[in-house]
Amino acid sequence: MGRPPCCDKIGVKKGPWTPEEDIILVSYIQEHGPGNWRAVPTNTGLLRCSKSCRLRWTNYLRPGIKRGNFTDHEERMIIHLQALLGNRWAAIASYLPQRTDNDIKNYWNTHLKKKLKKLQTGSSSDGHSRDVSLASQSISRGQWERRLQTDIHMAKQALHEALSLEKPHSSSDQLNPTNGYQTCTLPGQASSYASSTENIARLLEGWMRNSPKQARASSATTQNSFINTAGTDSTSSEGTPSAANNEDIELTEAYEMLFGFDSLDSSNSEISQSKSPEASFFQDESKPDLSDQVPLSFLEKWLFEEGCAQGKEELTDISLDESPDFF
DNA sequence: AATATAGACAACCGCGTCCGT
DNA sequence: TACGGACGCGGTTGTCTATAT
Repeated sequence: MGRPPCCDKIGVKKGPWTPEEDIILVSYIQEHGPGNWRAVPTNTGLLRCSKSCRLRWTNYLRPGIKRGNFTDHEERMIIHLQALLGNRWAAIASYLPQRTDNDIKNYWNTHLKKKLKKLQTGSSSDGHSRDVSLASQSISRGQWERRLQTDIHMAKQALHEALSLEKPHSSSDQLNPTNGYQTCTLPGQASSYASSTENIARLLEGWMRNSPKQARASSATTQNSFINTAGTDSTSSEGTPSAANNEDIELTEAYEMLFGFDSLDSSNSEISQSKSPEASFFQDESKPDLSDQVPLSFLEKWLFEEGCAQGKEELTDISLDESPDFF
C-alpha cells in the first residue's frame, strides 16, 4: 500500500538520461539553482519526474563530483566510516565531499564488500583477518572512542566553519542557502560555476566527439571532464588498491588518517576538504548535517558512565571541554 | 564469432523526515 | 496540532560492458 509512485504518470520518461536532457537540466539549474525540484520538469519541459531530476543533478551533474577510481585513501575512509556509521551512505559521503552517496554505496556493494569478505576468509590463517574484521565489523572500545573523538572534533569544526562562512554570503545573486544553491567558486577556477557556460559547451563538445553508441559512457566521462575542472582531482586514478598485501600498513595508516588530528589539519585530507567552502556548499545542497550523524553527547555520556578507563583521558580533552559548546 | 555469465553502475522505488500551512 | 507536499536516504533493480566459454 503506501504512497503511489511519484513517477507513474503517463508520459514520464524513465531510464538513462540523454545528453540533451542533461543540458536542459544543467542550464535550468544554472539559472535557477537546485531545489524546488517539483517545478523543474514543468519549467524545463523535461519528461522526467522531480526525483529523477534531483538524482541526476546530485549524483552526476553537480559540479565538483569525482567519479570512478577510488583511491586507497578513499577506500580506507569508506571502510572505516562504514564500520563506524553503518550503511549511512549520505553521512559517509559527507566526509568525502567529492563523492556521492550513491557512488559510495555502489562502490561498497560491488567492490569493498567482496574485498573484505575475501580478505576475511582468505587470510584468516595469516592474521590479516583480524585487522580486516576489525575494520569492517567489530571495533574495540578504545578505537571506537577515538572515532567518537574525531567525530566530535570534525562536527565541531564543521559547524564552526559553516557558521563563519554563512556571514559573508548575503548578496542577492547568491540564492538562498536553504535551497542549497550558491555561486560556487571552486578551487583553481576563477569563474563561478553558475556563470560558466563553458561547462555546457564542454559537455556538448564531448558528446559530439563520441558516437551515439557511446553516449552513455561519454555522458559520464564528459561530465567528469567538466566536473573535474572544477574539483581538484588529487587522486590520479591508478590507485588500484592492494589491500590484501598491505592490509596492516593500510589499516595503520587508515587509523592514523581517521583518528589522528594531524591528518585532519593536513591540506590534502578529505576530511579537511570537507571543511572547505565548496564542501559546505555540497553539504548544504545534498549532504546531511554532520550533527545528524551520531548523537554524540549521548554517546559521550554513555562512555563516561561506563567508566571506561582506557580512553577516558583522551576523551576528556575533547568531549568534556569542547562538545558542550557544540551542542 | 556467437553466446553466456559476471561485474559495474545508473536509475528507480518506497519509506521516513522535514517543513510550511 | 494535524496534515500534506517536498525532499532525502537506503535498498533494489535494470541495463550496459567486459570477459569467459
